Amino acid sequence: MAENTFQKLRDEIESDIVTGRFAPGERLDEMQLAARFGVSRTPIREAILQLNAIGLLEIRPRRGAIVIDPAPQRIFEMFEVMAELEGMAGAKAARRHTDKDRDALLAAHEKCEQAVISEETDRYYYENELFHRAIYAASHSGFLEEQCATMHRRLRPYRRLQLRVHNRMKASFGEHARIVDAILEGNADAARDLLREHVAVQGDRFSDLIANLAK
Amino acid sequence: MAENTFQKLRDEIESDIVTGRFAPGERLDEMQLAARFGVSRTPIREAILQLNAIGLLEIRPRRGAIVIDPAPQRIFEMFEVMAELEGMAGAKAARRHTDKDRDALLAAHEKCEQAVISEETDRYYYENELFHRAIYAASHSGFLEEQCATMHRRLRPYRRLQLRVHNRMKASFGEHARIVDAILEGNADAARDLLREHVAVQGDRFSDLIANLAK
DNA sequence: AAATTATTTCTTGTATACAAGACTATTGAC
DNA sequence: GTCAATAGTCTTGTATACAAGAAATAATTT
Repeated sequence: MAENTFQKLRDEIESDIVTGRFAPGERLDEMQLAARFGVSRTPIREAILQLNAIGLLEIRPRRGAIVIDPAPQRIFEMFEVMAELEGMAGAKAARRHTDKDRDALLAAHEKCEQAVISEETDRYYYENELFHRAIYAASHSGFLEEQCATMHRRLRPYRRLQLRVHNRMKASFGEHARIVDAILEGNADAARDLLREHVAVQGDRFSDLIANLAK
Repeated sequence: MAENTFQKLRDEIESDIVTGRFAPGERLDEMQLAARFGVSRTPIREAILQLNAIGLLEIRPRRGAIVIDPAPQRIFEMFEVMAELEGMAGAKAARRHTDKDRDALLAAHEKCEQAVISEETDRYYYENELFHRAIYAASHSGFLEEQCATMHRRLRPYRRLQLRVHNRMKASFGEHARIVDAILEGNADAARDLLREHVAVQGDRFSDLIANLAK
């Protein structure tokens, strides 16, 4: 792939942030990171700068980079936008999906089911991500697909919190089933609405999220 | 504001790209830029890396950064997503706008009108941007506002192309008027639909855009 | 003893130096 | 004359060095 050092570092550090290894509000020490990865500060800085541009880090001049710690209000807003984009992807997928897309979607759906049956939350969390990706791909809009994937990554830590809630995994899977039906039937409006509801964090789900954030 | 060099450079280079001073496909020479701004290559690189993360530049390892040159298909997709986000902002603005928001929106609308009357396309182009920003602000969703502003910036060069089309300025202003009405009436659905249509590049407008791209 | 100021230390931000891959031009072979 | 291979140059990618601002600590004053 002929990747550069700073690109690898960027992905590495990003996943550390997104999986919570770097806590929100934590400061990233350039020298420490340089030592950890066995490189100089230069590529570390370049990686940090990129993550800043994406909105994962905040750079305070002369005071280092800290992991963004969004207020609950803002997390809610992010889910709102995500819901709209996912709805859009679902509607397009309903209209445009090919046979290949259908097979991929069904396969991803089935893997989610296995995780539900064996009650493996972590595995569901992972397969769920692939399920959503299958929808983005089926939308056949490269830009929309990218936007959705980026948002999905950024919201990953909070999505994980949601699955902690009792029975959320089963409820989520039930919603998936209806979404799959709508898409494969070619019912764009239904697919949009179902996905929007599936993703949005409203009512109880919002307070559940807030409660889990506190921990 | 105690800004850093690389932040100023980032904004400077970004505006050079967005206004077309750097053509799509053009390679950015680090040493040349360093000489132009009177700094070393380091902050230039850092600015370039950030613009890469935003999606304005593509970095080909060991071969430099080039200005992204999206295919018409992709530009279309970007407008589609933008239309959806703007519609969302409009719907929220209809529900949530304060008196202050109303005043700002009306003021921005009036400035657009003056540009139309005096037939100053460039000025309309500028005032139009402020008009849309007023809507984003009235949505009272900080994240949505940012997303919309970012997309707006990225699509700036193509928006400019559209205004070249005969009478587009007048048509655009007419649409603005109806959008303002819908928002101030609190009619969220109408605001969403009108804004979506206003932004989307469909039918003739798409072929007009393609035609102008060729030049 | 508390607070404020000065000094020291540590980290970031920028410049420069060096290494390595990509492009170019020249030379040689067919 | 054209194509290929090799040498040379140029540009990027990484490391190191240096400068400057912020945080921490020590010292002095009230």
